[in-house]
Order: sequence, then structure tokens, then C-alpha cells
Amino acid sequence: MLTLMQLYGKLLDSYGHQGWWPIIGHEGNNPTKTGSIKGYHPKDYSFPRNDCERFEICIGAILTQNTNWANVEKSLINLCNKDFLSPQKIIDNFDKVRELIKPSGYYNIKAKYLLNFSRFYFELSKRAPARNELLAVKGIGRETADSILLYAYNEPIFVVDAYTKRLVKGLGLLDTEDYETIRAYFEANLPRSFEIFSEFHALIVEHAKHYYSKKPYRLNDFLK
DNA sequence: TTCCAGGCAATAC
DNA sequence: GTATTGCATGGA
Repeated sequence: MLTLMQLYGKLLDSYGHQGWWPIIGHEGNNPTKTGSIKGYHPKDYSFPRNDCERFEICIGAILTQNTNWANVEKSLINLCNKDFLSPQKIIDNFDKVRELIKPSGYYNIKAKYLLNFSRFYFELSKRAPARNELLAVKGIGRETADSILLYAYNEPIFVVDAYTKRLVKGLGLLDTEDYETIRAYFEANLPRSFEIFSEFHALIVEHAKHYYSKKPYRLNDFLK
């Protein structure tokens, strides 16, 4: 039976370091990414480097809900060009923000989500949020909360997404779709390391884009 | 043209 | 707790 560390090693050998979470404006370069997608920073775990980047990660985590990252990037660039990547600017310019985030879809509800989160973030005043505090914000569900804790605050929380659920089922690791059960499984069987958790989740997404996207899913027994 | 994308909340049972 | 539905743009 494959251990999770062995699975992690195989994914890392196959796809290399992913450099998540992408930061727009950062001149990153990842050979596994193509086109206009930028902002990845392989082997550099020093992010976020400031409060602006931390907030950008949080906003991106909300905008990418059920949405391709290339579309999210367009919205983030729109916001960045207007210097709107701060909680105060989003609070003060709701209608403009709503227009600027159209490329990433669901723009009416996501604009409200960004407003809700911005108010919450402003009230935090630099303090790190607790998981249950994040979950109390309308628009922040479990995956978004955990993405924020992991990538914006470097806390060792394992992020579970739709791809992770397909992978654990496909490899026969677990027979459940339950978010907390899957998260507990990864967290209990891996070193409690922010670097490993962030890299592992990114690798699962990269792998699943190749094998667990369009049905029927492709065989990936080389991981077993 | 159809399908898919790094979910979430509301609702119904 | 599980199942269903609306939310929307843009690329393959």
C-alpha cells in the first residue's frame, strides 16, 4: 500500500515544484505552466512577503471558486490596475469591483463575497483568523478557508478540493467524499509541514487536470 | 455547440 | 447528513 509520502514523491518527480500560490505581478516562471499564466514561484516558500500579497491570495481564493485560474488572473489584474487590492478599496468601490471581476464569473455573488471578506479582514487588523471565524463569513466555505489559512497564513492545513476527492477515490485510498474525513486523513499521515501541504495540494491539482478532468477519467495506475 | 473550471449557500427531503 | 440548484465568464 502506497504511503502518502510515497504518493507525494511520485507526484513531485512527475510534475516538479509548482510554486503555489501564484502572485500576480511577481515575475515567477514555472516551466510546467504555459501561455499568459504567471506568478508561480517554484521552490520559494517565502510568500506572502507582505500584507498586500496576503490579501491578494485571499481574494484569489474566493474568485477561483469553481473557476479556471486564467479567468481569475484577468480579474486580479483588473483590480490591481485600479489599485483595488486592499480591503478598504473593495469596501469603498463595490459597484466598480463588481464590473472588474466579471472575467472570473458569478460576479454578482462573488462581489458580495469579496465585500463580506474585506470587512472581516479589515476588522482582523493584521491578526490571523481562526478557521471557524473564516467559515462564518458568507462566501467562505471549507476549501476557501483552508486555502487562505495555508497559502496566506502558512498554517499547516491540508486543502481538499474536487480534484482531491476524485484522486483519493480513484486510487482507492478512501471511500468517502466527506471533506473533513479526507482532510484528517492527509493531516494524520504526513509531516505537519506547511511546505509539504502547499506543494502536495498544488501537485494534486496539476495531476488531476491531466487525469481527472473530463470524464471518463484517465487511468493513472503509475501512482499506485 | 457543448463541456469544464483550484465552490458556496439556500433549499428540500 | 445527502441531493439538487443557481450562480457566469472564457477557453478547449
